[in-house]
Amino acid sequence: MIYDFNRIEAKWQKYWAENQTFKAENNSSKEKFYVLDMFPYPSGAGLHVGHPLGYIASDIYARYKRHKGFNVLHPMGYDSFGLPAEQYAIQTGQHPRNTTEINIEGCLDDRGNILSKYVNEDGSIKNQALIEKNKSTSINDENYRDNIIKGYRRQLDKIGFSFDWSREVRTSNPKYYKWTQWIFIQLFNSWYNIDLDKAEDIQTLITAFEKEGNSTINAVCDENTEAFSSEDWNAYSYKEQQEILLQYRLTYLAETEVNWCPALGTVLANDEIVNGVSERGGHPVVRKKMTQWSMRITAYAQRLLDGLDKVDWPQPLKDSQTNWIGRSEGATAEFGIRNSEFRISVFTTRPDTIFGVSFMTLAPEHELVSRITTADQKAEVEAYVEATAKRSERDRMADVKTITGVFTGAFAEHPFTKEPIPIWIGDYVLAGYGTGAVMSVPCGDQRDYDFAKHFNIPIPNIFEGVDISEVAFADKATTVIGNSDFLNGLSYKKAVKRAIFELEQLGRGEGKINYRLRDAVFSRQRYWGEPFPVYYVDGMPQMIDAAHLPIELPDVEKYLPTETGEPPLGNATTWAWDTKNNKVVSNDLVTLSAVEGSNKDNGIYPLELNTMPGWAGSSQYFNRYMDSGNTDEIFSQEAINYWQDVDLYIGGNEHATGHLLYSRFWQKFMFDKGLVPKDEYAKKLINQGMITGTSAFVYREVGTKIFVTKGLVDDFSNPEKFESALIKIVEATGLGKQTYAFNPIHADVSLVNSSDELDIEGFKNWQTDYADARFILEDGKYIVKREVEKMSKSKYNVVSPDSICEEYGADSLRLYEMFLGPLEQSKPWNTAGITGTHSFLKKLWRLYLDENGAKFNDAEPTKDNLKTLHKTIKKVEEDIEHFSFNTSVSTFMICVNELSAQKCASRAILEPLAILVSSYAPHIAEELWEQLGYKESIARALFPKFDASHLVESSKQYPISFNGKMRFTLELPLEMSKEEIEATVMAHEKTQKQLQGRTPKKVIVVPGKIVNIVG
RNA sequence: GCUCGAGUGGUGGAAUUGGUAGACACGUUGGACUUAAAAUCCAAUGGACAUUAGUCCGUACGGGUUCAAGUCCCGUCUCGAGUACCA
Repeated sequence: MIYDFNRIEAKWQKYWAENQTFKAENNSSKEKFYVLDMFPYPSGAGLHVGHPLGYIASDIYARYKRHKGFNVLHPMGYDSFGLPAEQYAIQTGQHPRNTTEINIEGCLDDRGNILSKYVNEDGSIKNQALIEKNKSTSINDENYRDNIIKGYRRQLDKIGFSFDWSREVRTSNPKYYKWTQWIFIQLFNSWYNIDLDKAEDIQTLITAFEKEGNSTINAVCDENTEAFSSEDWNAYSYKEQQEILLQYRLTYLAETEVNWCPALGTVLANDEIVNGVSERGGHPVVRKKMTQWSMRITAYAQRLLDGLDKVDWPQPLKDSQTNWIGRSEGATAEFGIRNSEFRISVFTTRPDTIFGVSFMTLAPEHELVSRITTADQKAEVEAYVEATAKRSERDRMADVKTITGVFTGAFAEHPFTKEPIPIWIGDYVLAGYGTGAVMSVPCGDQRDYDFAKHFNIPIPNIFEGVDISEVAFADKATTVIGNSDFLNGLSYKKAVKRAIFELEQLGRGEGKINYRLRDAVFSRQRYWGEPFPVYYVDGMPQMIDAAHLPIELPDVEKYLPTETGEPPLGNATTWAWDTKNNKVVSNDLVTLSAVEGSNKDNGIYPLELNTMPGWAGSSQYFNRYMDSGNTDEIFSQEAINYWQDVDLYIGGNEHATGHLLYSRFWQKFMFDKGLVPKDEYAKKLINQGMITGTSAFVYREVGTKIFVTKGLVDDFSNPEKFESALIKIVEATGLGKQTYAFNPIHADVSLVNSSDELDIEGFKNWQTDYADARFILEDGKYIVKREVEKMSKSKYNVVSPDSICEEYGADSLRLYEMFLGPLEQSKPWNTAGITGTHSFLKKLWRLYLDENGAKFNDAEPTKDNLKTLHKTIKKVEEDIEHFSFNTSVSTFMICVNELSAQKCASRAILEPLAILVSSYAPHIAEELWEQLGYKESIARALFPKFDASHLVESSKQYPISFNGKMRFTLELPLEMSKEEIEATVMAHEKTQKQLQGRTPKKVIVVPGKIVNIVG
């Protein structure tokens, strides 16, 4: 029997699907283990070999845990809302629902033939089925399958993952987003109680307001919330009460400064902006005030920080979350303004330097700017504010060195000295951080120092024995305060304490912890996202009762904003909520009477036009998997209490401050609500590294179609070899030039073999432009230049897992992806190396079977057989536990090499070996298992037990080194004592030869390890 | 600028608490089989000199600790990732 991997893999993939081999049970006496992958966004381009890396690792781990007797939950789904499907919809009018479905399910049937619904009558393939939409292909074309969307599911299935597909979720499926909407409602109906440090039902807040107003309530709320008494509260209208409650709810509607991306027509969260432009598309972003839904994630800032200590996540990831949350300790201080009742509140981490203040700076957007500016400064200030508002985020970031600012004409008053302090505005002060205002202490802060120098503002020195004539002094450790009244002579720490104490005495400030983290904007002006379960009565948002969820995304004519600038849902004609019949009805039924208290009120109100952001659906999917079919609850308490949390989460590090922060926030909220038993949902997280491509370049002589092999180009640029290279080139081209210029051009990597040799005929056929190309060779070959780059279509270095599975099999692919290197590390893909793991599998196969069938027998295993097996068991087990998958693959190779050399055919060895291999190469393992006579899948066979007794050695090859350099080895019995070893080694002729008559100063003997002779 | 991470053969990478550097694989070279190719198998493969056993140099660079350093300590360089006026 030969190793027919295509047949074997198809057979077992079918078997697993039909037998639901990997279905996890929610009721089990076994111990649970939850292995989770970050679910993919299904794009039409499909998978390249870099994508499944993490999935293969997690799959190996999941399979291993099954062998170890665990009940393993290993689900998969799709993060299927998102921009690309919507952009495609805008261009073509295709409903994103349809394109998303195609991207997941593909356009091929089980036999690999295109489904008839995607073929036109003339045999041409419908555009929506094609990967490249501008291409046209017909089913008569030989390679038409290469151009059509295969579908994520089909591609994943080919790799042989042990997912429990019965639990699949798609974030764009109403049955799923019902629960996203449901959580949104729970957040809306909650507030954050600081005293209890947890979220509570909004009703408890209302009760408190009714009894005592808000002055005794310690809650997280908007900055500008005003105090009121119980009498005030009870006298407020319903609408006024609702407006106040919005200032406390964990998700709330408020006018906020947002990042507006005109090109995408939507707002973006901070983590969706990279280097001042949108993460998707790279479009400019500007600041703009808009009424938006926000999530009060800031309430959880401290707990999000503290929680990081409890989880086993990579340090760089924890660091970036810590930086993103940006905790800093300091104080607020209030400065009065002369001739005005206004006060400016500032946040500072250096209250000890308060006597060094020589000016104040407000952000240009600060609300007091327009109120305090004097008449003669008005024009200048307004011009500056306007100019800053126009600058995009990117421009502002681009020149941080230019110092700009304007004097407002107003003066503040120092809380202690009562001295006047000029108030400036400057764009180095950010509106969004702290209070948007700073007390500028030029002697202690470099930015304030630079600003003061630039505008000739005095720089008083409040540090003892420090020269500030050139730069500000910011070293806290050596700070001694001077010229500062009651702070004189104090160190940084003591001065901070004292300054805060004095501020509190004056009622002008207090100690404060500030976070960089902002509340998260939760509205997007897009179509392809979760609709909000919200309608508006008299402009106030109302939640739809959870019983009527999901509120399904309405169909629209076009996916662009409306003419009046409303989000795409503004195009929907059936998008109003009938509160009497609890259903979505035509917009026409919304009457002007839809105002509270009107007797013409028909109970039909407009629905929210924004949709939720991309991270909404991914913030709770890991819990939903536990009970994804549940239609009554987000998950049953039985399910969540059994599965608890994720034991291993594998995914890319690009989600560090997005998904991984938001999902922790929702988890903590659900924990507060008693819905989940753990306030951190993933115990261990691993970021898999990126797989890069190995691009191939050909050198084209500029302006010609002559391609010169790498060696000759290298010689040409080498002064020593230049002459001979030039002669060769002149001869070959017949051009007779003195100077040649070569342009490296990407060639498709599939045209290059393992020795970097170009398939010239293939290259000519690849693009019509090259059909008449000429090649100048070395040793009869055209050698390409190789370079590691990111995998991308435009670089022609993309390798798809399908073609690898086709040619070498999924098991070879799985092994090779692991063999490339450590999981967390980024590494280049080079298809050439896959022959290594592929021939390993063939060798493994030949250990069990040959052309006559079974080779295995019931012979007693030899000592060597057992030793090989057990050292493999030990190493593989340790490697998997440490996520060191690359070294296990080597271990398997060594094992098979040894057993082949030992001509081992013993069942007692080959059976456990099949189980060891099965997590990595499940298809071949299943087939061998069946050949061995088993009727059940190998998936739940118990992992072989390691027996150390087989590894006990009686002797050791001791390395004998002289002054630390190993010179020879000597086999000695392990029971030999230190003294005996020393005596034997010293007596050895090779030792004497090394010493050449010298007497060693010292002989180090570490029994079982090494002998080192010094001197 | 700041914060992390990483530098080992031609290539991907091994090296468990400091103890035989380069496992395993790719590639390369030579050989067997074949009309030939593929596949398979065997041998060599860090560098230099000697080529028969031998010697020296080698884990980015410069120091240090130690009987012994890829591994620990100090300094320098290079590359990668994240972040960026955060008061």
